[in-house]
Amino acid sequence: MATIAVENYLKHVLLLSAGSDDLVSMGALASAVAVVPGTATTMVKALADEGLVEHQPRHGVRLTPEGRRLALNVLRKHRLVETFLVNVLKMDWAKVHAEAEQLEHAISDEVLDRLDALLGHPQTDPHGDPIPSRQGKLSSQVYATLATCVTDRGVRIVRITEQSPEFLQFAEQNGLQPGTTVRVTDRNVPAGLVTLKKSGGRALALSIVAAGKILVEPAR
Amino acid sequence: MATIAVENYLKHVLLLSAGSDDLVSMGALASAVAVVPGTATTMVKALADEGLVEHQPRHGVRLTPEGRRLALNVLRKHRLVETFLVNVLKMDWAKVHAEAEQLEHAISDEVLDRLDALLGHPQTDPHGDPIPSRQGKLSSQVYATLATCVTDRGVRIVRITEQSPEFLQFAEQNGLQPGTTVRVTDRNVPAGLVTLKKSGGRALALSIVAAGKILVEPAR
DNA sequence: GGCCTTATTTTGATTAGTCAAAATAAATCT
DNA sequence: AGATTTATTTTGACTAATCAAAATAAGGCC
Repeated sequence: MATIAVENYLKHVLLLSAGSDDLVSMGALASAVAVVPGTATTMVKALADEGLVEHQPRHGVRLTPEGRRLALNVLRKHRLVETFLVNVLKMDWAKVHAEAEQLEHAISDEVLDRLDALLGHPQTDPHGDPIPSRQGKLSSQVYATLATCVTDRGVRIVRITEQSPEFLQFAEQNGLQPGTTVRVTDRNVPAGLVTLKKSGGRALALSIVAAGKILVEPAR
Repeated sequence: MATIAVENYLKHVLLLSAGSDDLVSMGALASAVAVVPGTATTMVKALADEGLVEHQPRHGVRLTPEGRRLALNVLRKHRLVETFLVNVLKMDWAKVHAEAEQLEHAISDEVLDRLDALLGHPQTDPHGDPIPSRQGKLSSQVYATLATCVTDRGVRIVRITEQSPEFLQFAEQNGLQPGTTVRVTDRNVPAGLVTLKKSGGRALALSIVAAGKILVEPAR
């Protein structure tokens, strides 16, 4: 099993490569994991021996498919834990990153799956950063949903992902169509309830599951 | 901050001393933390230098007040995490110990407090093992409550801790008096609801908060 | 093209935690 | 009491991860 240090290096290579498969510079990696450059070199060589990264000496480092798989799993843990801390434990957003940094290395895949289900399989964390899927897919353009977006801020409905007529009708009857701007006033995950207000004024409650089907973006 | 290894040694000294302040033998400690005896000796000497344990060479080891404080905090984390995993994530009881073993070292005091509140400040984990209080008190004789006991097993009501007439009347009207045997059929922590059945047959739902005030013991 | 700056790699040490196996002390058993 | 068994400690060595500082390579600049 990968150690905590290994998981951290892999995660940061993934984050620094930002979708592309460019090489990540050693300097950038070293400062991301907060070690001196020499330490990063040593570790990267070890990771290369394990087949987790490809190291081009003097130029940089890139994940192998296996390394990417591990890195995505860590990132998934990080973002789901953050979502849990904010949505269920109501923690201050500013604090959760540091917490998740620890927990991401201690949580098993089984706990992860159950947490994912409890949260209603969110696609993004409350920041709007995409959560990698269990299968290791990471969308670069994903939207937050009413179940995951920031609260007390205007957000614009972009799309309704559930296509069943019943659901669309329900959405329409409550004025939840793409383009509408709403504001989530309360989110009670244990109770499975999201409360929101339309700019027009009316308050409306809907289930987390339903809220998760409504994609939103920040309303400028 | 104490490392994971340090936390583990302290926790096991606490568990092995079983309430008394007898010395814990090195052999017992070594096998509890799964290291060879020599390793335990080395570590214990280091802990003694830190003032966390008192080491009587060739005889054994005992926690100092400071070591005990740390050990109780780890144990509190362990048992609250187990309770969370079973009661909220519905995990198999058999698996949660190993999970908690990891998580107990990754969880912060703040997350711990919020978890504690979410679970309704349980006094015991689902095993009936007492959860140390935030202040580091560990009762040796504690009962589980309807909010924490095993499910689908007969348990006998021992005591109602809430003394307000309203609550006692409510309990009586529903046949929940000391001596009665009931069985918890479902516990939905997110919804804050406990469902139980009396041996006599009727199903009854009550809140987690109320359930937490009713002490039970295994019905033989 | 040679020089200078900057990034990267090497080298040598350090710390925490561990094991294997030898040495030592304590306890037990005739 | 003396011998033997058992528990504990010591010693020497190893691994993972790190830092400080010297050595090296690349890239840009006049």
